[in-house]
Amino acid sequence: MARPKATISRKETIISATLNCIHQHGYEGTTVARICAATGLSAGNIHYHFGGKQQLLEEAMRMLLRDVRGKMVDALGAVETPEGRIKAIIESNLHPDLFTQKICITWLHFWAQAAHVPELSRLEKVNRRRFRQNLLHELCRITSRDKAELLTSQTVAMIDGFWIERAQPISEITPKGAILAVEQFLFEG
Amino acid sequence: MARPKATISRKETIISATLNCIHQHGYEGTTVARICAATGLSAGNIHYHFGGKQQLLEEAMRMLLRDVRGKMVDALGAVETPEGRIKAIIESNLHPDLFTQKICITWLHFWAQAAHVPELSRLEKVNRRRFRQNLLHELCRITSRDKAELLTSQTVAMIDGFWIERAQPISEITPKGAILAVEQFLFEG
DNA sequence: GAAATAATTGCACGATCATGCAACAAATGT
DNA sequence: ACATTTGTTGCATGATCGTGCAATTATTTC
Repeated sequence: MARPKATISRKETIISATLNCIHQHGYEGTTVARICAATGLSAGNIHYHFGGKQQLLEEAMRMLLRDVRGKMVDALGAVETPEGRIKAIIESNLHPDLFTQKICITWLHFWAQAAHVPELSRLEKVNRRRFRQNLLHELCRITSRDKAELLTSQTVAMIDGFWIERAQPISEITPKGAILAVEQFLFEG
Repeated sequence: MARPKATISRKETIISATLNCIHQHGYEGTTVARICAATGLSAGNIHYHFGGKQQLLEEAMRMLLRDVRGKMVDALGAVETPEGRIKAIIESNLHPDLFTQKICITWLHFWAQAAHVPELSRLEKVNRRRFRQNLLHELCRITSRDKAELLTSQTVAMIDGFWIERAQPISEITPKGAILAVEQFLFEG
């Protein structure tokens, strides 16, 4: 065997370029040629590492999901009270590092493609379910089950909606504004 | 001059096939060849009517926007009270005829592409603004300006979020459930 | 240092894409 | 009836796409 180490770094480079490309040109505009231009690598090389374009795109989406999950796990680690944990969940999902126009656009393409690509749909479903469960679990500690279910649906939808608005070229929404809106709904509504 | 009548019908046929194609294969999968297969027309004919693929896609999106707006205008026509008008706005946007997986998927692609195509972005902006203004105007009649602004942002986001969820292949959300969730938020929160 | 293997390149291939164009068909105006 | 305009086709074209593969380079193991 030879050269086992650099592989991971190379894959990450390619995935990073792929996410940039989706942001700049959209899912349909993300071509192997563009990724080559961005990374300086050859087209054949990408197939060597990922086996094909579809698999590369799937891995890129997995990376995106992993980043979001990581943010939420980090935010939850330090907090104990139900209200604190709920706020941590919301604020991690609307965190300035994550609630970027770039990421929101990429996410939007992910959503749109999930309707057609089964593997992406699977990823979306798992992610949505985990987020929902986390929120529901905490809400159940401060209110009834039925009320918690309703609040969860409303909150998830509201956050998704803010992601859409954030993705638009001239968006007036800010991370702070979105967090305020969601938390006002949950705690002062 | 000759043959001025059939043109409109032809264009509508092509646009309808285009929307179907976006639903089935996504924005990127919508090719002139596929539209030809669906309509039985030739490729050159489509360019004759629309001048190009991009313009066809834009007109298809305009058609989609027109349908949504039409639904809302119809719903608002008969109602007078602020609360009734607010409910009409919400229910028209989540109406079973409109809140279809098919339409939600198409809409999702529209949102995603709007981030890259200026003309689509313009259309989205106009549509969003009109919807927002309508809702804000009615809410101002039953509460303070500041409160109405906040409620509008939250409501718009929530509805957008339900559209995303509805677009997913295995979605548990229903028109009735979404309407209940939004109206509960607005009138019983 | 030599053998083995991983990483990378460059190119060629077939498919598919949007588009342009010349020719033809159909319908209307006069 | 005939000229004019519109609708429609079929094909050619050049570009671009993802992918496969043989050859080359780099790196590790022994």
